[in-house]
Amino acid sequence: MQSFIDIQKRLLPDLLQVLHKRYTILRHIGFMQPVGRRSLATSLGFTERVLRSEVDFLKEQKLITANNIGMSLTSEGKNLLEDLEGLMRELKGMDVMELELKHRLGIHKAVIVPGDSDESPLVKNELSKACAARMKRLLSGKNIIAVTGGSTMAAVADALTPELTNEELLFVPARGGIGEDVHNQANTISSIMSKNTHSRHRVFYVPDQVSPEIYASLIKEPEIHEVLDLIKSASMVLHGIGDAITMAERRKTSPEVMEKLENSNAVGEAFGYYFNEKGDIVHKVLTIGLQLDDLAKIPNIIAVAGGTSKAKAIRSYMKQAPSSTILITDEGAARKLLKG
Amino acid sequence: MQSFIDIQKRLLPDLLQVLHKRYTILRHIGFMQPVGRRSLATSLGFTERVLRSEVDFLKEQKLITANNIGMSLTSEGKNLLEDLEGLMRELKGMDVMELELKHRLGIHKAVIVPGDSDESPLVKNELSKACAARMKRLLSGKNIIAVTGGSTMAAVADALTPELTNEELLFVPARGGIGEDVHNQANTISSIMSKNTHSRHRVFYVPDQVSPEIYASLIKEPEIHEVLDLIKSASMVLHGIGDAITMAERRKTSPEVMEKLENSNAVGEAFGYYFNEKGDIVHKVLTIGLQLDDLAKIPNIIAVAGGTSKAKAIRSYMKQAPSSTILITDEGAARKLLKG
DNA sequence: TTGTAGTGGGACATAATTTGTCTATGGTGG
DNA sequence: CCACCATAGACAAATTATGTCCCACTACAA
Repeated sequence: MQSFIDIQKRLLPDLLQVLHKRYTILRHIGFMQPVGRRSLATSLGFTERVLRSEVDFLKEQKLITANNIGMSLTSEGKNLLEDLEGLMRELKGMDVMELELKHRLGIHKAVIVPGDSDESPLVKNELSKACAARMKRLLSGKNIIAVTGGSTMAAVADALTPELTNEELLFVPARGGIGEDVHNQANTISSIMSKNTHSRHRVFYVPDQVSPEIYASLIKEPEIHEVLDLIKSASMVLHGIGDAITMAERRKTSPEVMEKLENSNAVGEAFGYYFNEKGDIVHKVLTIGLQLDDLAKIPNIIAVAGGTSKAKAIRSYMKQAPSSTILITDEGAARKLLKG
Repeated sequence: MQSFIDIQKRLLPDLLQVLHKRYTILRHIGFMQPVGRRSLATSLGFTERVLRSEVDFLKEQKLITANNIGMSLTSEGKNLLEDLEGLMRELKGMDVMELELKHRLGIHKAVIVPGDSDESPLVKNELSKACAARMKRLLSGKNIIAVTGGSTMAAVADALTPELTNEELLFVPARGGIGEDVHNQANTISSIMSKNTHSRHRVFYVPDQVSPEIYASLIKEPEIHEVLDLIKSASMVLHGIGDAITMAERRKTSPEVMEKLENSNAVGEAFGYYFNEKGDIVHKVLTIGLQLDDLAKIPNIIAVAGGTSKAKAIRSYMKQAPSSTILITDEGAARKLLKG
């Protein structure tokens, strides 16, 4: 079933939208019948004429009839509506949620995989696979891909395959190592990604939490400068989103900063930036590499984060995320996000 | 599953049309790749611009790529096409049509390929491929395969591959040359088949339309006799079905016979036999080789014929065809056959 | 080597369709 | 009877699809 839909979606990307639109109309007619076009239009938020085109179509299909007093379902339309009800419940699961999420978060696209990373670690693999699939669709020709750290990104690295190898890829860490376990560091991850796709990568190790003076001198190093240029000219950024407190704890964060984060109600973290519920930056780890402002110039941004527990973090980061962002998440996070 | 398709048919008939269009384009590209827009347009009967819009779309979806030398499927497009194959069969109810056809014609099996040979010459290739695939399934060990002439059989010959070569095959013309263009003669075709499968063949050239006296003397020739024995012991027969009048015209048929065929309402032709709508033999070309009665003893009989225009001919021949016959046809012919 | 026939992509005027908006007309219910 | 809400019709504006060129490029054959 799902496969059928997936197949069709490739050739008819707006299939579900149209289906949903017509379903909504049909359902509302069933609900309000007999009903006039105008009141139906306002009730659905369509303009009259758009609704009318659809209504004319439904009339042609003999799913509804229209007379002086309004439009009603035919018996055939009624049957179809009942069938649709079941179908929609299945579909609504993911696809409509994706659309809804996309609109609510104001981003380019949302991809939802079934399950909840909090409950089953297998779901993280699904997330990774979805991310890899999306990358494959977006990449063509030469690409510089900046990646961040985190366990989610580590999973993504494992999911990449040499299928992408016919494109010319270069992986770079998006920012200097922001103190995590070595397995989850950006350097490690970009290296694994390059290995799994049979492509190249650059390492970029600079101590995090540098003082402004050291920062200034480091940035003059030619090698570092070169990698920095690569990062800023990246065509794709891959990043995770973390829960602020969890991330801060995982890093060797000083008590003062910890307190600062708590006082400012930080909930989300990405790229070493911490955000409160409104999406304001409340703290940033000073390190070399991609800065939040640089994101705007990067055409493809993929954020990967799942699990009910991460919903708040995702929402906070997305408050100010670039509108070109593609979010890859799971059902658990999505439901929580849509509930709020 | 079926319910989903049914729902779509009622609620999204317009989209399904688009789906079909894109599927056709994808399929043709797969077949003709690398192919240019213009030749593809003429081959599909679309105007260039319409095709172009669709092609642009497919390119955006990364299902095809275009370079200087033409358009080709990406690996992703290839995968999708394979998946679509199954989807379209269900959508068009092709499997159901196959069963229905089998029952109506009273034969062992019907195989339907999408498209209409009358409209696109590429469909003939599909027919051929289907025939080759079916042969592959039926053959094992030593086999003598008797083949007839005709353009369809010529296409089948082209579709054969050395995959079959691990079986021991011997191709023989089913009947003495029944005066056609040399490219479409049974001798030529069996020779090409043997070449393409890396196996052996026997030639069997005897003048057609022989007089009874010559017939009697020819049949005593040891070489001819030997081939005749081979033919009668064939384990498989491959034959086409022709439109009676078209076939008669293509052969150097005398005016008297022409008149006879017209008066007796001949519509179908196979093996040099002409049939009316009821399936009665109304004329036969007197030539040496397989006779209609011999068919009953042959275990595998594959009839290949497609195109709306051939539906009547197919029906007429099938009225008396052996029940072990497997018909390989196309959507165009199948729909016409089922309509009547 | 040149010529030719094929390729994709750009451009653009025109046709077709969609869309927003308004009007005419006619039942319905109080 | 009258106000109200209904559909259908109409139509210009906006948008999109379409037909038809042209151009630069390349593979390939002569």
